[in-house]
Amino acid sequence: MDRSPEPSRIAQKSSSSSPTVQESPFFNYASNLSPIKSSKGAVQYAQRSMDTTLPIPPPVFTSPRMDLQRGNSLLGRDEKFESGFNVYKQGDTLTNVVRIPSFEKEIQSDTHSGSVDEYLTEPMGLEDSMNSADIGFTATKETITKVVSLDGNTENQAITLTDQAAENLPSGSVDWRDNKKVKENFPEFMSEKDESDINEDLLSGALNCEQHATQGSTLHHHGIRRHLQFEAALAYEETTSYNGNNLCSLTHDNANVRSPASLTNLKSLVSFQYETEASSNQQAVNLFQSIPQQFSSYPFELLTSTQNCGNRVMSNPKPRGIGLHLNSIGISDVYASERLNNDQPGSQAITETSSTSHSTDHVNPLGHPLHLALIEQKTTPCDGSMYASQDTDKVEELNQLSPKRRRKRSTYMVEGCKRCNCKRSKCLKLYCECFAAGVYCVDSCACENCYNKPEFEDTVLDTRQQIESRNPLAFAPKVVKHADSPVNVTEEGNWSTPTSARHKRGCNCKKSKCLKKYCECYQAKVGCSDGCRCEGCQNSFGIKAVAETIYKRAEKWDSFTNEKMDALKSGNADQVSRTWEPLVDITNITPLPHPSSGAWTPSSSSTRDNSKVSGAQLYPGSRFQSSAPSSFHWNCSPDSLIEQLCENKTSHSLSSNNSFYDLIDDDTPQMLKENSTPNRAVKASSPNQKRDSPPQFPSQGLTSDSPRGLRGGRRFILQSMPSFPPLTPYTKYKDRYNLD
DNA sequence: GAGTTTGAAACT
DNA sequence: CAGTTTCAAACTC
Repeated sequence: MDRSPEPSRIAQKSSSSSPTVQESPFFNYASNLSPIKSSKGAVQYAQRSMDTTLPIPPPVFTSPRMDLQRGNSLLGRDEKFESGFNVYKQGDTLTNVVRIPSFEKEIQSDTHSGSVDEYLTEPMGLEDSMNSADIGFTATKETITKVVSLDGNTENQAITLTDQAAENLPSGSVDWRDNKKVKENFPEFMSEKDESDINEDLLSGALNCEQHATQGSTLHHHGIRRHLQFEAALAYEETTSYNGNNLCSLTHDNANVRSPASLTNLKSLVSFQYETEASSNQQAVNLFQSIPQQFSSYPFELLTSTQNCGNRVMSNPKPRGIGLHLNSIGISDVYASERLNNDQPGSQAITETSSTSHSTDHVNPLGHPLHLALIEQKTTPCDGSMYASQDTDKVEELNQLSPKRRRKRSTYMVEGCKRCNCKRSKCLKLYCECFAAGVYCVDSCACENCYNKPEFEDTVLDTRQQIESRNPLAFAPKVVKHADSPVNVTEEGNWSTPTSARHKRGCNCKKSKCLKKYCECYQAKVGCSDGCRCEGCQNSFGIKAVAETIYKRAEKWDSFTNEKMDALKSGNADQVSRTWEPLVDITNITPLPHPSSGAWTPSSSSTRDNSKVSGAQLYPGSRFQSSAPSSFHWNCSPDSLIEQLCENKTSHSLSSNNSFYDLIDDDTPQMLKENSTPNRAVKASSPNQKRDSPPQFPSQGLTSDSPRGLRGGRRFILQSMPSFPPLTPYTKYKDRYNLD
């Protein structure tokens, strides 16, 4: 039985060539793709409007493409907004639109020439197509207003901003070609600086605008300013005459600006430039290189995708919280490796890839404001192949090669990219990798009865919409980069690891133990997390297995302690000791870090499910991994421990240090008073709940009166840390992440 | 390359 | 939301 909608029927529903605005309840990134034919015949899903409605949404830059027709054609302002798409097609002309954070603006970048300076002084530079030499700011205002009017939820707010901004606008239009006039009308923007400084202003302003975004009365002013800046920047990007040195220097000049969003913007600008100029302008590459260095504190990702095989391209602007696309993980690793292994991070890769790049797709700020994903779409002829970046094995292998050989292998990778093999889904379901990835199938696909082709554009779009209606994130990247996970924010600062990525929904593996590519987590080379429902997880990239180990050990330990307590109460301690002799080692190993709280929770029913613990916490290299009390390392025997707990709290012979009793005294006194079982005492210090804030390492005194056991758990953890038991799962990650 | 296994997607 | 079916990729032989 074929449950799929009949494509032809779907097509009829959307026969209109003018797509309507699609309101999506969530971020629509990959899902907002609509196929577009470029002037060069390339087919790809163009980016639709992103209906992000947050006050300061992550900046989304859409689809600066190499195949943009360079010309003077420009959609009329009104035409532009007849569509809900960010990338519009008008005949064969593509128009890029960039949505600017905070103002939900869409900026139409057109294909025209001229440097930034030219853009400023000749802002439109499009007289030919606009039939107006004096559009200037008035046109910009219109743009803002109109765009805002399409912005759904943010309409009111945005309109307010726009109106406020408009109040600050000089009446009448300004001829941007007239520097003097512009300076008069926009003294702050133009300042008194030389024209040569305009570029600098552009970027510095862009960097700072985010800081101003919340400054009340000045907000609208800077908003307009930023709008202009980005508009200029986009034009800048589209130009062919560009001063790479200048921009590069700007990057350095503004290196101290740490506004993430601004940074994203900046990188976006840079990448825009790179994407358009990379093959011919090494300066752009250099510029790229400079950014990770300058902003090394931010987890940039360079997502180099080779999907663009055979004229099919897809890229996903990623919403907040959404990071790596599954298809891009591998390349991201490449970049990460480059950064780690090369003093000139990314330079080689960028240089090389740029040498073969004819077109690139757009920059994707990874949902998190600190993130920026730069997706490079290779267009090395590949007969429509795609997903080369998905083959992370090859990517890693490639990364091991010398630059020269790597280039060669890169081509091989592209040539080896996959195709779908759908038989019954018509390539219109997520079963189809092509469809799921937002790309059209190609001739080399082995699919049958395929409708995922440009000629069925409407069908594809409608099907996508249907799927989105069921699951707004259906086309979202499957792998999420947790930029703010403890892995990346450790005070030690050295645990940042690409494995902080996690599968969006988590896997549900039953038999594969997450050790085969059946497992999406494993396939994406990310660890399993609390979102996974897998059973018997042994994912080598994640450590849910550790959670299970924790549970088993905790259960063991719990049984032991309970029995021991009973024995103590009944005076049969010796018997119990003999019974549990095989478990004696448990006092040394005992629980691996409890994933959820920094302390372990033995065997309570609530922990029965503790395999579903926070991935970040369980995560190799995560702070919890190291800070968790997996190293209780009690040097005393279970007997002495329990006896101490039960009989003499003041005896501090528990271990070489007094941490455990410090913990008990300070943090879980009530628990111990009420119930002397060590089991519960531990529980008290280990609320089984996710921690949503970085752990506070115990620099404070030992006399905290905080009722929260968690704090005590942490303290105890810290003091116990050096004595980590040689448990296999942990050791594995310890070695990997140099945990000590 | 055919058949099997697996788990996500789709459906009920 | 849980259970079932469908599907195509991954895997095995």
